[in-house]
Amino acid sequence: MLLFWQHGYEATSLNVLTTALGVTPSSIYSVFGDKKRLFLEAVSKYLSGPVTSQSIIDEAENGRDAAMTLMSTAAVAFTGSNTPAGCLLASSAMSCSKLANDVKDELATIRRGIETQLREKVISSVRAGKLPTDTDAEALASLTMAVIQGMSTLARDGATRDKLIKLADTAMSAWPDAQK
Amino acid sequence: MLLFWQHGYEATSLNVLTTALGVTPSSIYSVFGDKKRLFLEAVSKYLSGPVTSQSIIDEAENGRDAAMTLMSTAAVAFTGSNTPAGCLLASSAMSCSKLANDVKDELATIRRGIETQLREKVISSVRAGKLPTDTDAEALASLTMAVIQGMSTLARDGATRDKLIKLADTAMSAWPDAQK
DNA sequence: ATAGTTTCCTAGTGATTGATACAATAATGT
DNA sequence: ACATTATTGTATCAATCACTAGGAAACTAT
Repeated sequence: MLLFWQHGYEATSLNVLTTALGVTPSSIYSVFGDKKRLFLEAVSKYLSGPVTSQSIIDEAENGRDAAMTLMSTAAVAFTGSNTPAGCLLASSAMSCSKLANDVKDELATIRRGIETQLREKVISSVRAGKLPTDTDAEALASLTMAVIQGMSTLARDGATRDKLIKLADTAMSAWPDAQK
Repeated sequence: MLLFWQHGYEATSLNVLTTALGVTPSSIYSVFGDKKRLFLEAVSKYLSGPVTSQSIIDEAENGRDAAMTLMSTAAVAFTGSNTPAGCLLASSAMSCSKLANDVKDELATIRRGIETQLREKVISSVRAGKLPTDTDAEALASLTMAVIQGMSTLARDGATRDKLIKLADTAMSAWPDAQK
């Protein structure tokens, strides 16, 4: 997972993987079938921590808080000292050859799914009177996703955790105040 | 340039390039030396349009307007019907093997340079009294860059031009009003 | 027109890619 | 203890990678 995180899906060769894992190709292929499924397993591992975007959105008081927690969590996760900079989802298959197009699409689906969850959270918050009725759920959800994806690039370019946190705070000023 | 834009630096093989250009490898190597310099030439081409981030920032009335024009220009450029979705700078070398690390770093330097230009523009606007004195130039410049980079990902994931424009408009509400 | 230079294609370089066949080894069930 | 299953290592596959040597062709200069 760390190797894919750092170098991306296609640029992480089986030679690198086998030497890092201390196993031979046959072991990998007997267990995972092919490189593609190994990568998708790594993505699952990446997404299955104790705190997921799903859990953040579900447990947030409203859509605004969800966006805030998503961004500040990302700021920390993208600048960990024991992990590569940035986001695996955002960096490991941004561009690829035709052979890996389905892998790229799979990650895109995951990203769109998170955005949809956040947008729905905002919409339900508006319905519940926790956010103003003129709140643009679509625009705010996509802005939040764009900021998070962009934070990954900035982290890869060397941005510090503090810088990303301030960035996230500033992005929050695009949101209306929560009510109730 | 279009091939690198779509598939990225490493995933665009010489075979693809030669077929598309209708030339043989020797022609490319006699003119450009190696694949790396061909790519960097494509990046130069990409950055050398009539409208550049540099010109946008220079000609803007203040840092706020610069950010607004940068984002709306990006929204249009990332969703062109005759070009791949997203941004070449943001997608062509996000992750790569060790062999291409210098190429990745070169793009990172370009990105950081744009952010620096915008930040300096904001600072000078504050000094000139065109923006409030408590304007956080660093945070707003990095937010703008993050939004633009994120817009590239969203565009690659299928976001429409209209969606990106609304996203950019929403991001602008993080800025203070311009003065004078 | 002819010599000289540049440009380009043909053909192929060694290295590396993801993936496998086969046999040896380890784990498991009875 | 023994038979079966699962896992792994050795060695290698064809395909593709970026790249290049050498000659043919085209252009230029005198």
